[in-house]
Amino acid sequence: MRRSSLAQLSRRERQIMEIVYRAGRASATEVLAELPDPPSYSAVRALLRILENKGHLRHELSGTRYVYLATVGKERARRSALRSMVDTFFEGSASKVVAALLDLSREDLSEQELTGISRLIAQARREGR
Amino acid sequence: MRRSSLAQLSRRERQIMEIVYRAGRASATEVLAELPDPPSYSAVRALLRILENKGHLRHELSGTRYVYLATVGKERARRSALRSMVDTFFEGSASKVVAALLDLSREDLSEQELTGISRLIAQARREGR
DNA sequence: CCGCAGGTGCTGGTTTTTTAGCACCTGACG
DNA sequence: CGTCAGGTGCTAAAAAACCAGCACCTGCGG
Repeated sequence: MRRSSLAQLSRRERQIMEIVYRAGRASATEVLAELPDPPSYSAVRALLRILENKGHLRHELSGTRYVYLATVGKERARRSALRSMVDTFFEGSASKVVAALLDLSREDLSEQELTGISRLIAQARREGR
Repeated sequence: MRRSSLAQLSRRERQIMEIVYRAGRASATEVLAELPDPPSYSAVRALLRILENKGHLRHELSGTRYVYLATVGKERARRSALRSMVDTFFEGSASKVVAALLDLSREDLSEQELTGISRLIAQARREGR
């Protein structure tokens, strides 16, 4: 198995992967812009190449420059990140996560979004029993 | 501000911090046991000392040995981890997180837990409007 | 008292990460 | 065509991370 979660990347590598996930796709320049304590442009390109070699990223040609994307689908990266997080910070409890989530973004949650969530729960319930 | 999320730790340092968060408190031996590709015992102790110097951990004396704890409360670490995760993987959408959460642990969710979640939502709703 | 078991701090060397710089390539444009 | 702007690969070397080993300390059992 491709034993390759974010877990074993170096600090910079991980930072870059997160940026790419967040952005969906990103050029070296864009990555550089997002990077904390940004190194040189060419350092960034080197890292991107390394990540590509390791199989975490791939690139496409956009005009003349490279644009990088994650090889592992967002879907999958999500699951894995979420699982690990629930585990380390929430004792594996889904409801604790939800509580924190609600607390975190109380103001930003639209009625609509809440409704959406409720629906999800209801559905899970039906399926569960 | 103590600009010191997990984000800028080295690979090992981060691994260790996660273990400590998960466990609540841990001795060097315990950390070693959990560490993937475990290094030597004394390497682990060195890392723990470094993390303590950097202010991420502190230790207490338990009998004769050190037991390490995170300096930043779990509560706070949670928020910060969650926020960053929602951001990078879920486009900031709480309901997407919930969806993934339900999907992730469909079988493990007790009726009770689901009820708990529903209640949280209902409450958020009341407060929101 | 002695020796062992299980701790701790520290130090120096190796390995990995991180970085900058150089050489080249390609397209646009005056 | 010449050249400039903005890309790219590669590499060597600085910096940081990582690690093992040594010296010491303390409690305990024989």
